[in-house]
Amino acid sequence: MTRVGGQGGSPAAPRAVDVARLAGVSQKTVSRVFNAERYVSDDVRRRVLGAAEELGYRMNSAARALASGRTRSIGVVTLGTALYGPASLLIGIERAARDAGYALRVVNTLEGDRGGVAGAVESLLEQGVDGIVVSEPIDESDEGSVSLSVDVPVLVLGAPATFGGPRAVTAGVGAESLARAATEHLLDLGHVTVHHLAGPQRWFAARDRLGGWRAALSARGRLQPPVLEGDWSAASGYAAGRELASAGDVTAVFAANDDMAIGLIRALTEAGLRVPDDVSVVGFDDIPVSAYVTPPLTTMRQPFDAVAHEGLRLLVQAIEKPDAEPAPANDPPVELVVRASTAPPVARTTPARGRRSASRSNGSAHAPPAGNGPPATD
Amino acid sequence: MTRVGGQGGSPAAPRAVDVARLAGVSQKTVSRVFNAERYVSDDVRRRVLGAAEELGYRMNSAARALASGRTRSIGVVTLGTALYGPASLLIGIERAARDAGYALRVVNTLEGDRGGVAGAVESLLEQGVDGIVVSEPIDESDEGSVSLSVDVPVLVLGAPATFGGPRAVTAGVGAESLARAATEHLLDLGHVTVHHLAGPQRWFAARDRLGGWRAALSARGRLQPPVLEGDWSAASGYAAGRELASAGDVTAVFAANDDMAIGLIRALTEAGLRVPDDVSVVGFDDIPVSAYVTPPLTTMRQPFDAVAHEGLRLLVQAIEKPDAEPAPANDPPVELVVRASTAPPVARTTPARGRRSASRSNGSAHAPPAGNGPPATD
DNA sequence: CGCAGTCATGACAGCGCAGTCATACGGGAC
DNA sequence: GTCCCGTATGACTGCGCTGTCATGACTGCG
Repeated sequence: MTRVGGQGGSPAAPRAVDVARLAGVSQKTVSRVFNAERYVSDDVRRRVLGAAEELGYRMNSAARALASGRTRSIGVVTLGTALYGPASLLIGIERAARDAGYALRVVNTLEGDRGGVAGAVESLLEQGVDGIVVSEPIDESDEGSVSLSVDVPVLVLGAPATFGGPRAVTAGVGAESLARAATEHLLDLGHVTVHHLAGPQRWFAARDRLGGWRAALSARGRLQPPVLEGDWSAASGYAAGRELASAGDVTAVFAANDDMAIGLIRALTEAGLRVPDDVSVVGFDDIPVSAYVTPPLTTMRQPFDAVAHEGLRLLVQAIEKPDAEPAPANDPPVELVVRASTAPPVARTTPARGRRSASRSNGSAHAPPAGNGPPATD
Repeated sequence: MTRVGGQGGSPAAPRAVDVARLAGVSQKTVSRVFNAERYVSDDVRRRVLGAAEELGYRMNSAARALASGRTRSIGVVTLGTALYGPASLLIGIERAARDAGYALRVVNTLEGDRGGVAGAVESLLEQGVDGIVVSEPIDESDEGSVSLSVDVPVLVLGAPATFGGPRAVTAGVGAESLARAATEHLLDLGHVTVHHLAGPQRWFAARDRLGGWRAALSARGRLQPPVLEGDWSAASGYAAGRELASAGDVTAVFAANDDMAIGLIRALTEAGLRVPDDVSVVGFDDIPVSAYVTPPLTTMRQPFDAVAHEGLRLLVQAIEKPDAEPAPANDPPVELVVRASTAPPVARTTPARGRRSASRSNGSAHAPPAGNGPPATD
């Protein structure tokens, strides 16, 4: 384990002492410069930076972590899916973390991976992260809701803070109130009731949306049709759409995300039902294509980026000022984007041929000729 | 900096020596057990593991990294977008890395961030990763193509290996041949030529697709209509669609990704053109909703997961056996998914009213009428 | 029986930093 | 002039692990 000098392969990476020697200062002073500590004269700082540049010096973060007990990194537990929501959150988290001077370590938990979150958290702790973000966890436990208990600060996104242990923080708008607003939009249009195509109920986000839908209907004393459950995919939305189409009495559906809404609309369309003339559909998330599908989708936009930033602000505060009060989260703004997939219900006098609703904003909502061959399943 | 015993906050985390003491062995033996080294008796192993469990011992990976010179982690440079391709690759990379025993550190480069990749790589090197994955880099440099030069192994995904320096490896099917196959599918259907809606040309992936389209047309001596350039978004596809609709002589379009294809179809539909009767559209990626939009999209599926796994295999080999030959990549399979957005052209005798093409059934890879170009297994 | 080889374990040093403390210098306040 | 405090720097040490080497115990074989 001797440092090989110049010969053989690349020369050993320069260390702080090497920089110190070249700059004519002590190793400790180099450390001071690189940590932007106080009490370093401008002259010395310049010499050190110059020497570092000359040698191509890079700090060894493992050594720093060992000596300081902090890694300046944040671990993220996220689901191994390319779904728009989790992916957007991850991006927002990375950016916010970097802005705060933290590196990111990522562990995925695959759905169906029992004890996935706990295992992922364990592996992050082993890596010595200073804080942990649990993004959109799913509840795989049999014994009801689990709760992590770790010593580092935890931020939970898309689930109750208690999921992350007693001292965890959370951020984001309650999905429940958003779901409620989406449902109310349909009721306000005059629909007698609203069907719900729910997400997988092991997801907290899916439960919240279901709850919001229930709340909206209850509040107006409307009856709650049976709930369909999908898996967030357009394919599952399509399957649900076929069921709903055969049910026959459906005029409005609130889908728990846009992908399912798109599959749903496809199935309805194939069954000869027109959206929104016969059935109104509201999605959730406002994924980028939602404005361009046929018909353009009315949906609840989620402020993923704002949520990630707000959450990270809280997490970093918990890391750096453990004693300060956990400043209450500023709820980011949310927005129901009304496009062309929702309209007032049409009296079903004529079997399947309602009056066209007044043309709505941008989308000349052409109903495509029904009966295009069903798409490949999955 | 004394270790505080039990009182005040949580007790200090147990170290290997603590475990060793409890198990009645030396600290080095604990290290051996946790590294699964040879020459540890079963009895000792059990005692050590028991003691570790009892104390809740977790290895300190910073110390391990410092002592061993390896972090057992891989850094990923990826673009800060929720696009399906990059997101899917990231997931595949994480999974493959974990399977190989590596943790993942992620740095995003925002588009428009000059020198973004180089800066991101620098920050990863500082974190001491054992290898680096550069996923779908974009070329922000003014001076032509850049090339990293780092000491750790590099895997480049979605760009020429040379982008990652002289010894970098790469994996994945050449996007060029895929794009060529997509274009040929349209030509085989009988279209005289094919328009191209390209991705942003700073992306290598976008350039490759453009190149493949060019190659397909050149090979058959067809004229190359002017290229439209989008930014991968459905919105940009929509804008391009409006232009194409007004051009009037378009019968087939190859869009560089599915989102743009969806926006494109929307614009064409609004302009009164029918897809595929008047205009055929092929996308690229096969994002999950593509099968459920109207019409279901013919598209080139990309085997993201296979590419990530194959790439990581190569990277891990380069890390662990630097001398072994960089085994040539096994090109993963690719697949043109024919759905309902493509059809033979219809003679434009009557202004805008073609005969409906024979109904195409459910769409999984049907051999389309004319000599179907083989799905380019590169 | 003796010796080499394999297996099992421990002692010790050092990875490259940051923390702590000591030191030295300089400029007011008195 | 002296004291004190703010500034600037260095010496030394230790973070918790792994690498190397030394040391026994045990095996098998001539």
